[in-house]
Amino acid sequence: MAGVSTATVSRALSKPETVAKETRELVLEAAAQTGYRVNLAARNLRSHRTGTIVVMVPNLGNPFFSRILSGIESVVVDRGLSVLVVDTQFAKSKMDLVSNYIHHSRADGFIVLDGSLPDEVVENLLDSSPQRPVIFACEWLEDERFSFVRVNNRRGASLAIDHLVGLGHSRIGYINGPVENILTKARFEGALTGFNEHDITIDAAWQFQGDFSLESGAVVARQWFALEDRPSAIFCANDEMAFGLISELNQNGVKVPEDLSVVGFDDIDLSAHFIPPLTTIRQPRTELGVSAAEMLIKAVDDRAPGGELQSKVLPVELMVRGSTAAPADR
Amino acid sequence: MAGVSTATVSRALSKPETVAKETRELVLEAAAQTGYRVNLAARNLRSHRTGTIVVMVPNLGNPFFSRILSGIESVVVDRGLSVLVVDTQFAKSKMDLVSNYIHHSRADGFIVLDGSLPDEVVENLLDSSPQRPVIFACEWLEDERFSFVRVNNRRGASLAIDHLVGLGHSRIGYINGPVENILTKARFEGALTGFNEHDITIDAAWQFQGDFSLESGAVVARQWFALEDRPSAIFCANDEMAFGLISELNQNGVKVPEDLSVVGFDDIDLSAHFIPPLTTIRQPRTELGVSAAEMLIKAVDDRAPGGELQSKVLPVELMVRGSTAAPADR
DNA sequence: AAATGATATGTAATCGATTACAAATCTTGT
DNA sequence: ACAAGATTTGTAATCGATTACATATCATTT
Repeated sequence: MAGVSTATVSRALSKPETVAKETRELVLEAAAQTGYRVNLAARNLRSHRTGTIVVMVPNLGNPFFSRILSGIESVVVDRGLSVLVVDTQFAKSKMDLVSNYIHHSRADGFIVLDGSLPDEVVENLLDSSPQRPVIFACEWLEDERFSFVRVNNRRGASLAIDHLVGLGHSRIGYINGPVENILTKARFEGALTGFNEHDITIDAAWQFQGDFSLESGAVVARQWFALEDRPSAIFCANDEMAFGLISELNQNGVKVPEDLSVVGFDDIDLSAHFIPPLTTIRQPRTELGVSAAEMLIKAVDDRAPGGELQSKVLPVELMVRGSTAAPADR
Repeated sequence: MAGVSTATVSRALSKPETVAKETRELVLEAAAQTGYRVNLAARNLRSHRTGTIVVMVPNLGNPFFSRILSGIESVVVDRGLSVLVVDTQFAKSKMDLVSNYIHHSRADGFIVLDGSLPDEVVENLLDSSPQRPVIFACEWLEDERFSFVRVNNRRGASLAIDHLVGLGHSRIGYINGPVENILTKARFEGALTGFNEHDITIDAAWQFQGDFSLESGAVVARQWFALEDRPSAIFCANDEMAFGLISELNQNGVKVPEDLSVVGFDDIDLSAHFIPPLTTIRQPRTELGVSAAEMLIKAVDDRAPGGELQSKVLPVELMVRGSTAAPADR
């Protein structure tokens, strides 16, 4: 219709600068007239690219990830790429993840928000051919072979402890996240550092085991209640557990921060609007997503055979709100 | 390697039943040996299917949608399909992007969670060729040309009013969602029905305008505060606004439910753990996602040329918790 | 005006599977 | 033992773009 060859049409559409202005306009005009759309399957087949990145999320139901996803999406959309979201929890088996997403030429790269992938899957991420860049975001692996972006979890936790000690607390408890989770470990280490710096020892009875869920926070509330000797403050490895804790305590007449100070971690949207507003460590979630996406796109563009590893650690910030106060006199 | 033709290999892999058992085993064996993986781009190109469904979400950052997504994903993964998530918020400025998803042979079908798509996009959904099935979930269009799954929003709202009236309230306020939003309209109508049934008229000063966000709930709290004549109960068109409202009131010494009863809508995870636990209308979010996915898969399989429209309205449930009580004597 | 290089376009191979159709083989009934 | 039908396999066309390479056109320099 434009009176040119298919090759010229292809170039006019995907590499406009290689075609004379006049011809280009003819082609674009004809394309608009006919409502032509490229067939992506054909393009992908021939060009060995997919225009898609895969994001592996441990649990889509958790609002914590939604902001990160939206950060990723905001960057990726600008580049004309699209995002395939996989909830690793639903992948029938881990094998499913491997074959379906990693090997099946589905993605130009991966962003992984799940630091607990089985070794088998991790190996496949590295072995897939052709190798696709992988960025771990938020959670990460101890493995040195991956790029990552995360916040300074240790520092966040020690900031929290500093804050509590600054208020006069010396009897401080801690709610852990799920065992084996890398965030759990880093935050606990940070808390320990904080304790050490202030010459505080933490009573084993004051280390509670949670799993990042609201419910587990509520369970800890009951455990705290049952203690004879209670800490005057508790640092929670994430905000949701703090909510569960505070809410359950409240049901039983225990007031935060009068009777117990509570610090969280993450600063999710609701934290500022909880009752009381939650003192917490702010993790810039949107930026985590944005950075991860930018790193990935850079890696995809460079496509150096080996590929340089990138890493980025974003700062955390202590948000002092209403859930912490000086300890009551005893 | 298996000593058969490519056609047989293809059949052994994608339609195993059409191949003799022995041959099939030979092929599978060889495939396993060589680590063969189908190239999806090639398959899609030839078979005119993509194995992908696109979900259009108004705002990925909103935790309300995460459960729905996870419901969708759980179904879709079982069918060996994958989910492409598009945040329409980012694409809206560039509607062509959204149209790209629609036309670019990217998906076998669509689930749309956004009832406020511009007409242009809606037309594209219908006109795309080949036509792909579309299911609206949660939000919907007044347009009769689409399948949908949603809850009984009207009934939910009137249940909420019934509950408040049952407690003895007759001075009831209402916080609307964003104007033009279909949920806003349906819930408001339901509330009006409730009012009518109990011969209550709602004061215009008690109709507040929100936008489903925490912040807008907080704004309403200040407006409520400024009123001379205040309602004794407020029904919020969603839970987040209720949180914002209660939290801001609390900062100013107003207690819920003693000074004001509050009912929300949605029953998101946090509602049961808020302070006080929020009385709300439960919307089965995971099921909404599951139903939407099932309806879509059915439509994709049938692929009747016209395609019968499907619709489903799920029930809501009143969850009575701590944010409502009988009005204080005045 | 011819030579050189830069720019623009066309021809045809190619990506890797699926599938219509034909051909070969096997079953079954008579 | 043979025809008819069912089952299995193979041949080769095909999906719709991209791109290596060849060729044509144009601008610039000497």
